[in-house]
Amino acid sequence: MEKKAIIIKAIEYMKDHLDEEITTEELSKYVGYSPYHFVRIFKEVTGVSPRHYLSALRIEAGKKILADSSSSILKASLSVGYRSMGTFSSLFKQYVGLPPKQYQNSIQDLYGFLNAYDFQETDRAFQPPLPSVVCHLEPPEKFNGIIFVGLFPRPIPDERPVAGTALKPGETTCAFYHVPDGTYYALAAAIAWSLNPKDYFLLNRALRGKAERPVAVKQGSQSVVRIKLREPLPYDPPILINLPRLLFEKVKGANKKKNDSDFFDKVKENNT
DNA sequence: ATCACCATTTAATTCATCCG
DNA sequence: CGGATGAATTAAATGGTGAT
Repeated sequence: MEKKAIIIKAIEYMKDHLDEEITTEELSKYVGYSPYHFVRIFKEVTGVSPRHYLSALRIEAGKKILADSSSSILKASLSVGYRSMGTFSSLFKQYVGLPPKQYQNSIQDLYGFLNAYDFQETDRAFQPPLPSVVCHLEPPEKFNGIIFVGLFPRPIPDERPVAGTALKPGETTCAFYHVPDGTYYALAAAIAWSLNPKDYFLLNRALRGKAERPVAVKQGSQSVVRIKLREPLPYDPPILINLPRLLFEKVKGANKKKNDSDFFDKVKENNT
């Protein structure tokens, strides 16, 4: 428990000095350990390295700026602590799933899509062929909202999942069918039903869920995982992935016969 | 068990460059 | 011009090892 307090202290420092240059050596000195040991216990508690966590915080801050202002990418990059736009841009793409400008441009459209999304039709209709992974969600008693679930390569959702979906309020089970071989972490984020568009993109208040153990997928294997949702903890890394977009892409895939037109091409046209 | 140090591997950062 | 990417530098994570 003491260990966690140390890490939280370091994370607080990061948050307070986001726009400055922060080295991990500096951080380790701040909490009184050697860099070597500091990095170890940091990863033990948060699941990622300090640098990775710091980048996540910066990208999160950048997302916020881009979501509620029409700031240029350069200005956003500088104000979250990077000295060049390139770093921000490439990390943003890696973490969120699309480059910063595209993200900024697509927020309104994705929000519209999400509101129009018909949960009834999409997931329930067909009989499943050989499921690869089945997830049982356990939200808190009186939770009412939308739950995103995905299979991620890392223990935190900082890059695109190999599979993902969303559950309408009330549903607690989902399945993924064509999952490529590999070992994944089943992670979930739950957002209380809201009318504010930004709540779907800035997820610092979202409930979190993680399956106890990673799930190994091999040819034709079947697994069942249980994910319990809980309030965010102070050392939880931020959730950066663009969840509504993943849902959109899933739907696009399901309707590929008729709807060939690409959503993001439309977005592009609307903004040029 | 907890921590520090070294050598090596791996990831982040910059700057230059390309694209639209 | 603003924004996105790639190659070369530089910082940091990791595994092994040994001290307290």
